[in-house]
This record gives sequence, structure tokens and C-alpha cells, in this order.
Amino acid sequence: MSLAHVLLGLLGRAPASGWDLGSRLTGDPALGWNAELAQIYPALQRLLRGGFVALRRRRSPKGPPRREYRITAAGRREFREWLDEPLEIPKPHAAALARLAFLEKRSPEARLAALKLYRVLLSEELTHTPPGTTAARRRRRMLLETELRWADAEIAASLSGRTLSPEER
Amino acid sequence: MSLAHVLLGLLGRAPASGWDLGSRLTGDPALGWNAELAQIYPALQRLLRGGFVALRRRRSPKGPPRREYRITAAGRREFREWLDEPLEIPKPHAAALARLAFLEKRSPEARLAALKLYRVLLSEELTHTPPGTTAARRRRRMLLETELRWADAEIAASLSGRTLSPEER
DNA sequence: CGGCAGTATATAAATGTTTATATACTACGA
DNA sequence: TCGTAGTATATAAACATTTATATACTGCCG
Repeated sequence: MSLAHVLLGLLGRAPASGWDLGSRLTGDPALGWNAELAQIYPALQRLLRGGFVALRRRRSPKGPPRREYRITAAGRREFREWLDEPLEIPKPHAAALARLAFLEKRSPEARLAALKLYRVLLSEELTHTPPGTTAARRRRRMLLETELRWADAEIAASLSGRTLSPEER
Repeated sequence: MSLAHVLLGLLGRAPASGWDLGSRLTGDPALGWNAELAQIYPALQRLLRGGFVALRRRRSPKGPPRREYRITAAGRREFREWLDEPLEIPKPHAAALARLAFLEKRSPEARLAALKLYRVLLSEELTHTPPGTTAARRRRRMLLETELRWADAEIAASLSGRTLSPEER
């Protein structure tokens, strides 16, 4: 169960509320994990019952009282055990990738349009991704830059393919 | 529901059994999707009931009779609609990535060992990844090559950090 | 004052995915 | 002949994730 361990990892950096953890997860794609609040709140309750985190209630300047969690010694132990499990090459699992995998099923025009759109998305993402301060962030940035070069190469290939198409010869 | 659409996409290339589809999914990480057979068989039954695929039973040279599916016109229509949905930048979601994201929490020795292991895994994966014949496969290969360069850079940084550590100064 | 936006927590229902288990057919080697 | 490996299908149970919905508190704008 990785979500609980990722939450422990984040709480190891600083105490946080469920809301904070949700923001950090969705705000940092380099973490390699994401979750809805509806999943985070029950996960924190389980961690609390298990003694892996401790709770402190604090009133919030805005909104209802916050429930801030900090990691316990047992939590750190549990996190380290998870961290020690063997690494693997992650197998991607995303609808957007599956769509890219079937690019060849589209008409040359639609393919080109999709590639150009994807390129725009990539460069936007890159502007929101500051040069990395951690290994995982540096990795993420390098991968985005590579994807950008890939998209450019595919766009070029798509254009030269178009030039060679029957109507244009 | 992406699994059903990915299956339709694969069946659009050639008719196949559930077993075949399972092998193709796990055999081609560039597809960006993976699933267990226990998920594939019910999905095919739903596609069949919906009229998106048609079934032909064939006896197998080895093992029990195969149930081979081919895509129907309705299936192609459904697939194209899914393919036309807007692209996004995929947010990675994998335990291995989450572990990499907490590399800094490990001791310099453990960090270095993890990076070296990951490097080995990457180069193995690359040898099993022939130069791409589709856009998605070319993308996958470029990303693996970039990850390899990232791992080398992090290993180098880790080593120079070690050189500067108190005991060695 | 009323509604909206942002912060904050929470639960139920629906959906998707993995793990465990069972069955069946063939070929091959011990 | 018996076990094992590979091919092939299938279901139940457990687990994970998303979507929908509800509540509450604050400040701001109209």
C-alpha cells in the first residue's frame, strides 16, 4: 500500500494536514504518486490508529480547525522498511499514454494536430517545473525535455510524410 | 474506462484472445497500460455484450479452446471517440517512482547503491527495447536513454558528495 | 445580506485493479 | 505414470481509487 508510505515520507519532511498533503501530492508530479482527498483522509485515520502518526488540532485562520499530523518513531521505521524494498522500472499506466500509443491509427492531420497540442502541453509543464533541487525533480525535468525533443522529431516526420503524400506529389 | 478502449485498439490491429491481449499489454510498456488477465476476461465479456467485439471459438494446438475476438464497426466507432478525447501530460503513479522521490532520505551509501541498481535495471530494459517502429516506442526508448543519463549524473554527484564527506576530508 | 471562493474535513457509492484460486488441455521428462 | 511447464479461460474476494455529496468556517464583493 504505497499511499500510506508516501504520506509518511511527506510527513517526515514536515508535519501537515490532510489538505496540505493533498496539495503537495498534486503539486509535485516528481513524487510519482497522486491521490484524492477522499483517499487521503481515511489513510491518515488508519495511520493514526496504527500509531504511525500523531495528531494535533489547530485552529485555522481560514476555515474549520485543521488536524495536523506528525510522523512518529514507528512511522519512520515503517517508512524506512518500505523505502528499502527493491526498485523496479515503473510501467506507465495512463490514459494519455495509451492515446499516444495509438497515434498511428489517426489520420495524418489528426496525428499532427495531436502532436502539436501535446508539445504545447509539454512546454507549459516545463515552464511550471523549476530546475530540480532533488534527484527526482531533476529526473522529471530531463524527461520532460526529452519528450519535447521527441514531439519535435515526430512533428517533423509527420510533416515530411505529409509532403510525400499522394495529393502533394 | 481506458482498459476496454485499449483492448479495442489492440483488436483493431488484429483479432486476438484474452490471453494474447494480456501478453501484448505486459509485453509492450510503450502502450502505457497494463492489466491482469483477471481484469481482461470480464472486460472482453462486457465488450461482447455491448456489441463492440465479436467472438469466434477456435481449438488451440496447446491447451483449452481459444476464444478469439475481433473488433466490430461499433467497436471501431467507440474506439475513435475515445481516441479523440483531449490529450494531457500523464501524471506518473508508481511505487518505484515514489521510492526514487525519497532518495534523499537515505544514507549516501544506500542512495548510491539504489542509483547503481536502478541504472542496471534501465540498461537491461534498454537492451530489451528495440529501436522504435511507432511514435510511442520511439518515445519510450528516448525516455529510457534519458533516464540512464540521469542515473549516471546522480551517481557522479553522489560520488563527489562522498568525497567531500567529513570522514574523507 | 446573500452568494461565492477558498480552506478544511469527511463519508458513501461506484468503479477499477490485484491477488488467490480453480479448471482444462497438451507435451515432455523423470 | 506422475509431476511440471506452458497455454487458456474464469470467478471471488480483497484492496485501491475516483466521483459525488455533505458540512463548516472566513472573508470579500455586489
